Amino acid sequence: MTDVPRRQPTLDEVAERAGVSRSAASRVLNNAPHVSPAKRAAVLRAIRELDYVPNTTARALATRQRGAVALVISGEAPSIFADPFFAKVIVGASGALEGADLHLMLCLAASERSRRRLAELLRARGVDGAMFMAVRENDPVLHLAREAEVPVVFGGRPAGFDAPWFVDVDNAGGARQATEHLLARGRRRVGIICGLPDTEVSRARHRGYREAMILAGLQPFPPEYGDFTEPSGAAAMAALLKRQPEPDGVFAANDNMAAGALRTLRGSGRAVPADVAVVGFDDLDIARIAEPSLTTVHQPIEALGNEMARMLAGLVAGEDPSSLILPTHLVARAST
Amino acid sequence: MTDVPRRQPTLDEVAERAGVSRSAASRVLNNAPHVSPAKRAAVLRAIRELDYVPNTTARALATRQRGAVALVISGEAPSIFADPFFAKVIVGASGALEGADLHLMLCLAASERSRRRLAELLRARGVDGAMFMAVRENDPVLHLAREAEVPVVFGGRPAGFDAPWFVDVDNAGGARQATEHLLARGRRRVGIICGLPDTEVSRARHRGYREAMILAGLQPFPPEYGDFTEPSGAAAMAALLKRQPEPDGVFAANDNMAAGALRTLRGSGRAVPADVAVVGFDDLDIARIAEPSLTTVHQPIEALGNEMARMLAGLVAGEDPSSLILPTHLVARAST
DNA sequence: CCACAAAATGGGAGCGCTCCCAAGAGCATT
DNA sequence: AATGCTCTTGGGAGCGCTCCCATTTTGTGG
Repeated sequence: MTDVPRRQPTLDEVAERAGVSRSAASRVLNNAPHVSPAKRAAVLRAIRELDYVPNTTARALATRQRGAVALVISGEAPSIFADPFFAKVIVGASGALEGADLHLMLCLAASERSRRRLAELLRARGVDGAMFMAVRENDPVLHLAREAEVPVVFGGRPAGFDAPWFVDVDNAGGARQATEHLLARGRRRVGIICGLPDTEVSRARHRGYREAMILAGLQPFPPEYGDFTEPSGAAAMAALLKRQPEPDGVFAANDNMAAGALRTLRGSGRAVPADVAVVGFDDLDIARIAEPSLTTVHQPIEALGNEMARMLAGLVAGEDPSSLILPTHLVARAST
Repeated sequence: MTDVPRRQPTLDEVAERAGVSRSAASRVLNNAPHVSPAKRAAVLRAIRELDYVPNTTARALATRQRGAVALVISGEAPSIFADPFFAKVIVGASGALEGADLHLMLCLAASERSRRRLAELLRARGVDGAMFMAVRENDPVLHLAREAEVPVVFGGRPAGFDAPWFVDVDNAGGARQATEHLLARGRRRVGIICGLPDTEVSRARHRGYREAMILAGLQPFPPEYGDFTEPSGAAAMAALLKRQPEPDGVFAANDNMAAGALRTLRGSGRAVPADVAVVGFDDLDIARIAEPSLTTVHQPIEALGNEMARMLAGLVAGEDPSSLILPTHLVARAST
């Protein structure tokens, strides 16, 4: 791909060839005013002839703007990133960043070393801003967010931290809908499979569940905890089945765990939804593919990424956006 | 996060405070030789006291090294990125890049606009190198790879393009193993679900299948094509069931499609593996979770990402690595 | 035809760092 | 004490661009 290391032409060379000053050439490049049409044309032609591409780094140094933002995914195991949830967030964010002419730097902040590098990036203005996701209570990356020299937007509010800018979804509301749906289907003994207890997502969904149960005059089940993965959901469901009374409905804090629950139920000979109805959360592909297909709370994941990116782009541009909470809604399928 | 826009201290300020020249301070920063221990200590102290962080952009301009590489995911629909395959590649690559002190820029080259921005990044040396994935025959990003001013490593060889550096897996070998496994289980009418026909992955896996069939003296089935997604696998399986003779074994070019095939088979009342045995490719989580669990060809996806990144880091450092083909192996589970 | 405003122009000083190089310091050798 | 080395040291010239500002050119109305 690299051939003779012929240096890339510089703006000075363009200017010289076009017979104008570097300043004028620069103006054309940024299409600023105060350039006569003739010179503009000459510069444009020189650019074409020399196949000139402006050097981003030099521009970044001069303008103090990097033209890139970071997306930080926390979590000690990098495998958390395997959740398609993040892929969707990235797709959404990419769209918005493209519009703002910002590039995306992806930072998996799993190891201590990666966190050190991230700190450097954030403190040395290696990026113009950052989005943080999957941040847990007392997460080591919180410190980086605080020390950052650039604006930071959170995806989901981190537990125990008052994020100045965030985009979140209505987790509690969604969980409440899910539980109410189960109750409306005549279920009375509705159990819950929570996610990691030190995440606000999991807490909010638990809260929504409890509200719905209490409002219906029912006793909330003590939660089983998983880690948002399918196997952990399967295990949690197994634990739930040992309960007295046995649940006739289960709300799982995400689809992966709900799919795991489905697997355990199938393995134990229970029929879904006849014996136990199941609701998930996320509305990922797996919900549609699962057997039976999964009733779940839809959350607009791509939109979440998109809004985060837009908010950050606004912040970078000096605007003062306000935080956002996106709606969720129930999608009824075969599992209830 | 941003407070008073107090300017970050510069190296000059550090030097002044330490009572040394900027050059000396720079040497300490890059721990180069030719600095007396006393001065070194003084500089280090000044750095600490001023809470100094070197400006990456300035350094990049001076050294002509960006300290970042791009990972380009091609594909007109950004949804292709939802495949957990890419998440694993990224995890693998991140690990290696961390070691090389390189950041990761993620570029979803779906739209024309994103491609233009990518071209700029690659031509203006906005990154030190790039990894390309999911490149198809006559893919518009191929042009960008050719015009890039920086080294490019391919993940998987693009069809119809002789990539100078690539990391691939033994797709044909894996497909052959898969097919031979089916034959060893007594299947004789083995069908195939291919992926997108303009990808080398799909072609190589098809090739492996054909080799195995012909070697066994059997007539290869004409392939059904999918696009690597679950629903397309389900549809392809439905088409396959209309064939005469009906297959008693199916090799799907990836796990997603194999899972779709499983769904169709279940829906049509066929037992797996009794009536039809199924083998996938990838060994993603879905293979373990599927019912029945999926026999599949394991490919080292994280290693693929890791090796790509290492190769690219080597190239960036001026080394001359050679391309790599990673092995695959069969994992037998319940679907055969 | 001149005064004055507005637009166009290019010089130059950065942005913050690296790195070459000439000059100085320190030390051992003769 | 003079010579020759090696190790330190800091000055200065970039890296390629932006942007301020002083200067020149152009255009308008009296």
